[in-house]
Amino acid sequence: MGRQRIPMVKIKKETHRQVTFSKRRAGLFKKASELCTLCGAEIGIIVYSPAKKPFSFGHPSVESVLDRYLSRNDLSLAQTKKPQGNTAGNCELNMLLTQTVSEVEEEKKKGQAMAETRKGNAARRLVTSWWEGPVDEMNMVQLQVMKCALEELRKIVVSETNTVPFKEVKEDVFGFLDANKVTAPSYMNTSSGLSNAYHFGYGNGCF
Amino acid sequence: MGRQRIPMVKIKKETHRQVTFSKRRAGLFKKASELCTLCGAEIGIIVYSPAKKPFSFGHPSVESVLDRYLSRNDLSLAQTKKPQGNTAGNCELNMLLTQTVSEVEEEKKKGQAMAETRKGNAARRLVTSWWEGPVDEMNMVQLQVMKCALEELRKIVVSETNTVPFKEVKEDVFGFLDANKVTAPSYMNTSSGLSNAYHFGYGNGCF
DNA sequence: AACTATTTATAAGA
DNA sequence: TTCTTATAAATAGTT
Repeated sequence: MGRQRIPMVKIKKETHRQVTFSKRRAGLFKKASELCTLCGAEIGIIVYSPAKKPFSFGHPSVESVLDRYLSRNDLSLAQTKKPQGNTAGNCELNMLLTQTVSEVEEEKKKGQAMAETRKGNAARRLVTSWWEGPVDEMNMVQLQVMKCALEELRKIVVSETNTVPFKEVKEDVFGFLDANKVTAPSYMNTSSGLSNAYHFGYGNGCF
Repeated sequence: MGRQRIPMVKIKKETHRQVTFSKRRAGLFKKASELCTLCGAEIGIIVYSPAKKPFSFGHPSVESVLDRYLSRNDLSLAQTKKPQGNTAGNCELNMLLTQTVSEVEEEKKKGQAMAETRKGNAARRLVTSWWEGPVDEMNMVQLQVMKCALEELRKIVVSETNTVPFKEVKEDVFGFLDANKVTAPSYMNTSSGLSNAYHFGYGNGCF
């Protein structure tokens, strides 16, 4: 947004990327603070810059939000497993996949046409009846399979809709090695510090 | 922003506040995803609505970001909390879904570009390689799961290409996970659910 | 949920 | 880096 629209792909120029990161991080935190104020929401945000430097925003505090979140997710899940040998479903899956791809393709050609409603209904009906079925029996392995399916389909979609494949995510293995404290106040702080997390508190005496 | 400027104080009208929360939460997550894409940043966001309903956004995943953050700031806490079971898979699925939807959306904006032929080939190639792969190892249940995934995604695609919005898609996709897990549907989901965290992932290191 | 009038956020440039 | 400015986005108020 600004003088010109920029494509939503990773900015290649290092300096440019850094500038954009700073600006947008500030904007993100500002948006978060407004959401807190206007709606009384509680928000925790953790951001790692492309240079692996940590920044955080929290209201009432990062810790409080994280604690609540973690205590909720720490609950273990149901784990069932029912392996069954069978390869007969291939045909069906293949058809489904083909249909999906075809629909995407077709939709693209058609652009936005009428009969939208009817198609939507059809799709919904199909999924619904199916969905209310064996979902409860899924286990971890099955979910992985689902994940694979989604990924594959996504690839297809991506291939279909993008000339540019994907930018991958860099993994930071050493980023957390030294620092050990959350620090930093001021809402719009934007610089300094090397091994500390830049924290942007909002409300609740965080300032 | 909009028809009129609003004072930065908590919105009193309950309904109005809820609407604003939904809109701005969506905007916040979008901003976050753009920051991830443009700058290769890693972001984790947790939001509790005024009604105490949890929503989250993560890239590559909320867990990875939180882990890194916690390991730096609170070793004891980090060691204590470790989501297990299919939580991870679920998260990834959400991200996958989110990204896919986002890309479809983006593509719609971009209109119909050239390189159709090349894209078509790419898609075919992917499908083939995938199909000839691990299918033999899949069992009945897994195939069903995959089918589910494909159908869901298809539904999403249909919804995207139709005037019919996302609403219909949301709940079902990950509804199979029980209440004590992080779940979450479509990128712009805005409602329902009581004890689940609505997760809005963006990308992941899977591609 | 969809639609505009405006307010904001920001990409470039200084 | 900070400030300025032309534009692209977000979104408040409506329907």
